[in-house]
Amino acid sequence: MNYWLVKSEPDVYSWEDLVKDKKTTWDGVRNFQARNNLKAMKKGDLAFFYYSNEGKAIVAMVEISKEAFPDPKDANWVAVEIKPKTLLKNPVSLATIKADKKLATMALVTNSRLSVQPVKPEEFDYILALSEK
DNA sequence: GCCAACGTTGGC
DNA sequence: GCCAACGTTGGC
Repeated sequence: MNYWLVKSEPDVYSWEDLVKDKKTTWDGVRNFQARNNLKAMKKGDLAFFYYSNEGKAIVAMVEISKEAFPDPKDANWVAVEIKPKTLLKNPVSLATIKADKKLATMALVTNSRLSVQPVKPEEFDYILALSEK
């Protein structure tokens, strides 16, 4: 089981949209590092759903429901399918993550532009605990 | 193969 | 809305 983090701008595609759609194709990733991460995803893996620009916080958890397949819009790239898992009790903001020494090594902090990134199991658990507060 | 120019992302 | 950081492209 691996853990991930995917970014979305809430005006473009929000958690509410995902809940409404039941599942969605996570495509449009045009970055090699992010593509490699998509390819490494396994069915059943969990990922945080992060709002960039507006919100700047981890708001929910999603599940990978289909492993990497060619991006329907461009076969040189790949997409996965995700479905909603749970909405966090409280969002965990970027400011909180940056301020926490345990999370300072997350790609979200060190490589803020990467749109699909791995999360360590201990980071995943720790953030979940933070969201319960 | 280097690097300048350009485009895009995302925090502020 | 601005701009810094990063990734990609293309000329040499």
